[in-house]
Parts: sequence; structure tokens; C-alpha cells
Amino acid sequence: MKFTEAEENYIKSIYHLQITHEKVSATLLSAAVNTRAASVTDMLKKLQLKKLVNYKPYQSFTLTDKGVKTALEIIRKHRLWEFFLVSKLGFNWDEVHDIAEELEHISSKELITRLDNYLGNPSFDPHGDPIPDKNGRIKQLKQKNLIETPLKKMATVSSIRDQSNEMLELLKHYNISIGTRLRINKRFEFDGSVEIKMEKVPAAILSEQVAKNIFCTI
Amino acid sequence: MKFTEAEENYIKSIYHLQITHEKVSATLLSAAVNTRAASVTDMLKKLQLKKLVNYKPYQSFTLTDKGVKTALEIIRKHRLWEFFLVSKLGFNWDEVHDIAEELEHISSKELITRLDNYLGNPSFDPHGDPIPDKNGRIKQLKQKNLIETPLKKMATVSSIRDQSNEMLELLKHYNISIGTRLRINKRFEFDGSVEIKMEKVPAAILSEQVAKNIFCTI
DNA sequence: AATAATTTTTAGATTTGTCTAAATATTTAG
DNA sequence: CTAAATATTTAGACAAATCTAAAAATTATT
Ligand SMILES: [Mn+2]
Ligand SMILES: [Mn+2]
Ligand SMILES: [Mn+2]
Ligand SMILES: [Mn+2]
Repeated sequence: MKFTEAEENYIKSIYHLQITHEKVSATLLSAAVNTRAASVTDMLKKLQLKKLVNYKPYQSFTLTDKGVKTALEIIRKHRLWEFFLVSKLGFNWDEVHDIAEELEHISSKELITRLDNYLGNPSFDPHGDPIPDKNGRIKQLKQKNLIETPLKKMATVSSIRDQSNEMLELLKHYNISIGTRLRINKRFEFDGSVEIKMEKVPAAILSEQVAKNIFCTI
Repeated sequence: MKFTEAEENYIKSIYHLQITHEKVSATLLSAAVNTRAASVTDMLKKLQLKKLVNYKPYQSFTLTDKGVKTALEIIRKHRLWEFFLVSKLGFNWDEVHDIAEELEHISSKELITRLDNYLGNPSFDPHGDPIPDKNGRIKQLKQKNLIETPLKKMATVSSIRDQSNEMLELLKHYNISIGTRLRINKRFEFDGSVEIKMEKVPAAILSEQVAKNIFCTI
């Protein structure tokens, strides 16, 4: 089935929100898709007709199985294109999101199959997020954020939760990216900040807010 | 300036039509963009407001300089993506048009600059059509169709005018593609058909209608 | 439990792009 | 040069996606 670009953006946003939030409300979604709650209500009715969401007026809503399947297809496309932009065209990881936001709506299935193979069937995008395979299956890493990572152990940065421009800018300044190896030297009770040590550079301090958003494998 | 997908499709179609036809009319354009003449009239008014077409009611119309510039940017994107699909993803030349029809509307300038470099700044797309450079300049080959190509001289297929699925299917059957070397053995006065000879295969006859649409360099 | 605050939905518009049917203009032919 | 045929434009509708303002429902607070 084919959906409009707007429908796809709504579906994808609901998917992301229902992973991070217990309940997804019209206001929450309206912020994610950059519209007003009234527009969300209109769209929810359309998505319900197409059996993509479970929705009853005045209640929070969820994606149907069909909705989840659709969301994973869009996310697959988004992340494969991001991988392409970084690995083949040499973009930085903080430059690719908006372009992938458009490319994810290109409809050809065959294109994505071929792109996937061309890229070597990658499992993770440039931000460390898993790329669903053709069946919608996702590889989940056992990862901990820098608050939970044990002290004095080498760890490898594997993903970033908050991917706002501000966050990616900060990471660029500290020279932290996916694959960066580091060790937690110390955690400060006072403000939750952590001191990290990377190769060849002096130790650095990250605020709790930043540390929470950086995930590592050990 | 940014345009909608519909506007871009109209602009591109007008560009192609005014190369092949002395006058571009509403009916002609309506067939090209797959709508009705009434819709064309509506769109022409919008494009005129944006200074993309020279249009007076009941008269044929042309692109302004700005319109031509815009058309060339879209065509550049279309053909670069076609080149990518064939050279990197291994598509056949008869499979790429519809996908490029969507990809040509992705807005990022930087993306196209990088794609162009990644592909080695190609001058011709998989159908032999010239790819405008970043300034909209086009390399024009001195080429003749198989009706005009002199007899008994080796020639190289350089482009195909009619790129319908039917035409590309026929060419695939004869194993003719861009770069194919051939010689005109004979031209038949009776029906305008031509006999061509390619390496390693028996001579073949092409109808005048087909021969007109295959262009060669010598 | 009643009231206040918040959230969600409806009502009514707007924009973009399309359509059909009817009106109008242009072109072609007798 | 008129009449018929053809092309183009207008009028009026519609679907998609959005908005603001107002109404209705839910949730929180005294
Ligand atoms: Mn998107
Ligand atoms: Mn990503
Ligand atoms: Mn297009
Ligand atoms: Mn082409």
C-alpha cells in the first residue's frame, strides 16, 4: 500500500514516540510532526480508516501491526540513506538527517533492496541506530549510557539518543562519534557529571544531561 | 527559490516540449504531465506569477530565462540519479526513469554536488542524454540518427530519442545500447528501413520509425 | 463534588492541485 | 466569410493537509 508523505511522517513519529513514551497523545505528536493538535486529530481519523492506528476519540493511540510494519519500512529507508550519505558521499553525521527525511519517501522497493546490498547490508546507521532488515527485524545491542557504564572499563560509543543539532555539535567539539573508545574515570555525586578519558586527549568532563544520551557497548 | 513537485514537473515538461516542438500548447503539455488542459491553464497562471513562464491567455507559451535555469537544475538531478542507479546500483537503463522521476525532487544542493563528484562528473546519462553541469551548461554531441548516418562507416550509438518502455524493450532485444558500435549496410527506399551490422551478430533490419530514434556519433 | 485548567475535537477557512462541464476564443473548411 | 471543429479558459467541486477559534471532554485542584 502507498501512503502520502504526510501520512508516512505521522506514522514514523508515532512509532518513535510510543517507544519512548508510555502514552502517545495528540499534543505530543503535534510537536513531533510540527503541526497543531487539531491537525493531528484530522490525520488520526485518516490513519484509522487505513487501519494504521488504533484510535478512539479523546484517548491516547497506538500503531496497529500494519502501522508498525509501515513505520519500520520508512525507518529502514531513512537509515539506509543516512548510511549512504555518510559512507559514500562523505557527509558528516550531523548533516544527513534532513536529507534522509526527504529520501525516505522515495517509493521504489527495488531501489532499497539494491541500495542495501550496495552498502553491504549495514546493521546500524551513522548515529548508531539499528537499520531494520527487509523483514523489519532490528539488531539490538546491549548498550548502557555513560551514567550506567562501569568505571575504569574501556567502552565503545554505539549510539546517541538525543540527535538534535545542539547535541551533535557538542559531540563534534569533543571529537566523540560512533566507534569512539573511552573509559569512565570518575562520576561526581554532586551534579551527576562524569569524567571520561579518550586516547591521545586529556580527560574531559561531561554533564549528566550529556552522559545520559551517549550509549556504549563494553 | 523552492518549487512544489507539481510545479517542477510542469517546468521540466515545458522545457522538453519547447525543444522538440515549435509551439507548446496547453493540450500538448497536458498529455506530457498526464492531466487535463484545464489543469494546465491553472498551473500556467501560477508559474507566470512566479516568473517562470511567458504566458498570455489563448496563446502558446515559453519558459522565461528563470524557467529554463530551473528546468536545467531538475534535469541535472534526474540524469545524475539515473547515472547513479545504473552505474552504482546495477539497474538496467530501462528501469531507472520512474525512480529518477521521484529522486529529481530532492531539494538538497549539497547532495547533488557530492553525488556529481562521487559519480566522476559524468557528461551523459544512461540514455545518452547530456547532464547539465552546475552552471546549467550542456555538452552537445555532433550526432546523426540512423537515417542520416552515412553508409558503410562505423558509428557509435550515442543517444535514444523516444525512450518509451516499448522502444527500450525493442533495443534490448536487438542488444543495442549506448556505446554499441555498428555500420549501416543499406537503406531501403521502399519503406525507409535500414540494415545494420554489429560485431558478432548477423545483420538486422530496423524500421524507419526505429532508425529515426537512434542517434550515433562517427 | 464542584470548579478550574488542560487537552482534544469540531467548525469553518485556506492552499495546492486536480477534475468535469460549460462558456469562450481560435482555427479550419466549405 | 461564415460555420463547424478544435482548443482554451472559466466556473464550480473535491481531496489532502493545514490553520485558528470555539466547543466539548477529560483531568487536576481546591
Ligand atoms: Mn520525512
Ligand atoms: Mn539516524
Ligand atoms: Mn518528477
Ligand atoms: Mn535519461
